[in-house]
Amino acid sequence: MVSKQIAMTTIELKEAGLKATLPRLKILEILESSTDAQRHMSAEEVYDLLRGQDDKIGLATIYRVLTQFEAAGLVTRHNFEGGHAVFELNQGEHHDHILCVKCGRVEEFVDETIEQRQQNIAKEHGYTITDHSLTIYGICGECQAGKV
Amino acid sequence: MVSKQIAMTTIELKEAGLKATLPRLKILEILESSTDAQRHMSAEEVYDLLRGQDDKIGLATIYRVLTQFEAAGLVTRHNFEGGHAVFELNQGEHHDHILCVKCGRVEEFVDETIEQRQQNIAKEHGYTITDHSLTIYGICGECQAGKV
DNA sequence: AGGGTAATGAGAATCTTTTGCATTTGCCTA
DNA sequence: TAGGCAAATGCAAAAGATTCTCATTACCCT
Ligand SMILES: [Mn+2]
Ligand SMILES: [Mn+2]
Ligand SMILES: [Zn+2]
Ligand SMILES: [Zn+2]
Repeated sequence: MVSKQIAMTTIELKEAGLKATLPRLKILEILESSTDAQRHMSAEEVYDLLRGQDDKIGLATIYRVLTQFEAAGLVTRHNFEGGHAVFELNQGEHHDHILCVKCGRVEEFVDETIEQRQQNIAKEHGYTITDHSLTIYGICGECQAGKV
Repeated sequence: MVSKQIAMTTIELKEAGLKATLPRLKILEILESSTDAQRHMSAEEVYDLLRGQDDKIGLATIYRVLTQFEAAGLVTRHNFEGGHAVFELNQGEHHDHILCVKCGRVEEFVDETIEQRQQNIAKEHGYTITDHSLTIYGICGECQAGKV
């Protein structure tokens, strides 16, 4: 089933207009196999996950590929607080984030009311929206409980 | 009236629990005298504005002071796209931003509906909100007109 | 005015991301 | 299926933003 996985990702890359190279396939697999808890990964984290494998991929390539994936619409880049960007595979619908400033947990949500209001606000100001970013920072229930 | 200005900012600093040093006074003045078009400034921009004056202030100090101002609640730091943080003096109420990806223009808005929804979302997820950041990116009316 | 302490300046260091260039690889064609 | 070429990669150097170190200076209090 690994070969099938690779076959599938190969097709995804071709469809995105990208040559199906080994580094790109591996990075895409990492993103696709990530669990909910780590859907949002920095370039360095992707690099570390791939480092163990036989042929490791250079960090520069990780950055290059992730940027290409973003341009191709395969992934989204987020500039949360903390200096480094994080990436996530685009699957399902657009969503925004709420994250815990204590433990770093990231949760996703969709709110039609907010989406709608944003459209109105842009229109009121004469803007054509190209993108938007909404992140709520707070302390999650678990971190509130464990009073460390 | 310059002396009065300085006197006022001195009080502000004292109230914020910060020693009234010359660098801090000058940086605060820069922020207070900024026009709408440049309310949101990077550390480097503040540095450049102060560079001209007789006794210029080191960039490291600008960063230190802006961070202290942030901690004291005097300014807010924004991580818009583009690699570097921008700061703005806290005056009036909380607001969010809509900015033009072509010309860099930044406009502010307040939307009670969105603020309210954010509170609800945080509650639904069991979070205590500490902060939030909403930025709409788009193309302003002027940039849409001038088809460059 | 004098002294103790916190703040500053300058440059080095750090951290993240990008770039240059020689080498390798995927892909298309004969 | 082999050959060749443009695109992609790895590595190291560079760049850009921010922080840190440490010697020197400036506030503030008495
Ligand atoms: Mn997400
Ligand atoms: Mn603002
Ligand atoms: Zn938490
Ligand atoms: Zn514009």
